[in-house]
Amino acid sequence: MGEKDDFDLQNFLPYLLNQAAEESSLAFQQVYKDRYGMLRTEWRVLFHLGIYGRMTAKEIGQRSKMHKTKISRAVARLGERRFLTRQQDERDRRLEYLELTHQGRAAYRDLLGVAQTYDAKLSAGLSEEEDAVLRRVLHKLAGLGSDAGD
Amino acid sequence: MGEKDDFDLQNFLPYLLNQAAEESSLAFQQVYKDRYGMLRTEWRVLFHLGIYGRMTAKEIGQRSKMHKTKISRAVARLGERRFLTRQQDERDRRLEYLELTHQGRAAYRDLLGVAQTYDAKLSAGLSEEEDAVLRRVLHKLAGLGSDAGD
DNA sequence: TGTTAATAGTTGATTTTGTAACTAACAACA
DNA sequence: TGTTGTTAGTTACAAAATCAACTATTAACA
Repeated sequence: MGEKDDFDLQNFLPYLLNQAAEESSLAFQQVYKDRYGMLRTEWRVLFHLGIYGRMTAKEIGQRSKMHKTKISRAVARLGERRFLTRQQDERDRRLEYLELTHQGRAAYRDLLGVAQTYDAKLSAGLSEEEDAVLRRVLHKLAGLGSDAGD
Repeated sequence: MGEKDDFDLQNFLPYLLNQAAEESSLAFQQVYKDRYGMLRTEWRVLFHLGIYGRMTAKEIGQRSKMHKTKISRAVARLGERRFLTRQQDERDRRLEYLELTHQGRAAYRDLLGVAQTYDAKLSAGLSEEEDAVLRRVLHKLAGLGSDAGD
């Protein structure tokens, strides 16, 4: 017994997580793409700066786990479009501090509202317990320890 | 600091789901990539044929929600590498039945074992209740009805 | 100092994906 | 039949991700 033939692809966690992630990203993706022509990487950088304030590309990398080339290109595009400014550190000129412009903050606030509404909408289909368990377990699976990583 | 500033990016469901999906896919991805040089799309097609048996590209698309161009390319590569055979339907020559070769079934069985072990390992960190809630909620978020779809 | 190693970030080459247009085959029906 | 529409699957081209190599700068230390 325990034949392998009862394996259900849609219950394989990496697959299932991917399906849920893709499906749940669709509608939000549409908004930042349509309103600001942003990519996923750019939206993420925008939010990092919006939430945590001025920081370097390296710090964004540590928090987001995005590869540095992705971040570099996202920052370049956001800079071209005047969503952020770049300022070299005087002491260590390898470092560049990134900061949202007025326009960047406006986009951030707009998308923040959308994100909050959207998250609430996703949660709405779940019981409070389901919601709590889901987030807790996802944190675990994402390898986000309880330590903030600061 | 203000009202909306308590938004936590790592608690935004689409973001959190993506992080969890990526993190939990890493180790498995490494296996099918290293052992068989497969991409995610190819692994998925392989499993669909392994689990559900001979079927057309269209049916794979319906079950997996992958775009038909992805499937087309994955099938082409798996065919070149002799993991599957393609056979035209006599009655409707637009249709092509896909079927795993001996080699394809061997790869499938190998990866199936890896997947089962790996899924168990991911589950191991969770309580039974957490595991049950997680899968149920992910199904909901992924838009997979409760019916098996057969 | 001079040399080597490490770090922040960028760039280029290649691979993979996404979008749209395309081919070939079948269906529907005047 | 012929015309129009639909479907299964492929291909072409553009957009994006990946990986490795690269520049510029700082650190370590003999």
